[in-house]
Amino acid sequence: MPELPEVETVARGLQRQIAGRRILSVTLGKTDFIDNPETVEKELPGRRIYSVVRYGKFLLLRLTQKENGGETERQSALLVHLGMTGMLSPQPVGEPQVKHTHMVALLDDGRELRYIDPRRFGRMAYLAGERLQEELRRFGADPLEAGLEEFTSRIRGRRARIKALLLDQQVLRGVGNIYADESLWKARIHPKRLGVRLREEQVKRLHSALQGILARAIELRGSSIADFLDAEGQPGEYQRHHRAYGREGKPCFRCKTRIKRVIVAGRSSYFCPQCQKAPRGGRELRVRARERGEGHLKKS
DNA sequence: CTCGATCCCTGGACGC
DNA sequence: TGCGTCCAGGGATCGA
Repeated sequence: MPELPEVETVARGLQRQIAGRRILSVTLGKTDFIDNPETVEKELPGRRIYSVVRYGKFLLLRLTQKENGGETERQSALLVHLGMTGMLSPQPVGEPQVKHTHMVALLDDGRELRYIDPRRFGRMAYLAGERLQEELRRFGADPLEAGLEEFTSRIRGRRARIKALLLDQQVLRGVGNIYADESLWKARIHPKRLGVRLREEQVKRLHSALQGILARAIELRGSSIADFLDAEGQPGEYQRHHRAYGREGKPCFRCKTRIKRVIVAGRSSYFCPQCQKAPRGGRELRVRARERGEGHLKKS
């Protein structure tokens, strides 16, 4: 489950390994996860990958213009979302192709950049110019760059549950299930608490917990819980530091209470019922009041 | 605006 | 051993 730290790890590896290489040709396998397969096949060959960066959970392979002179400046990039099981790495041409290899780009140094993704939950798209800018604008702030003030306004202005907000890529780009649960555990906030109801102190704790955890996870090259491997084929180490995620029934590292698992925002959410107190009242009280005929909420 | 449900997809875990 | 079933999960979409 590549999230921000895993994608950052892959981006750094690819930057080291393939930045500067020219793409000579592209071969696609299954294309149902690619926005515009014909465009990918047509536009990539001839371009140089001048840098690889992370944008939320996307890898951005920034591409040079084709060398046919004098055209307008158009930023272009291949966007790659690894979904659950995506892997992008350069390999020697002779290396046998594993099952579920869906894109092979021949590079000018004799290697091939290969995209492997058994479940095809990922996404790939070639975008340029305004279309690219438009796409990037859809996403929220980078959690590592957002200051406390911006973080606060993005969280406290919303009535959704904090877990849903953390997972919402239009609020913050790059946070997924693991790091949402880990930061809520560290900040001692229940995943069902509403954003608007977080106290200033809690938002501050969450902001700091999230940034600290993401930074540390990047240092440890991400979490390899299923089969995540970086661009060099190496697993990460951060899974050894998980305090909540995947620890149902195991003792909380702070208070020994057993970690619980509930579904919030459609996702498994692991938390300590002792350290992360459930919100009292709120939504539930309002529903009960309405059932008793005390509701006088205006419609829309 | 926010919610839950549903779909996409495959492999791994589990039960028999 | 082999088969069926369930589940994981990010994101899009739809109806409530």
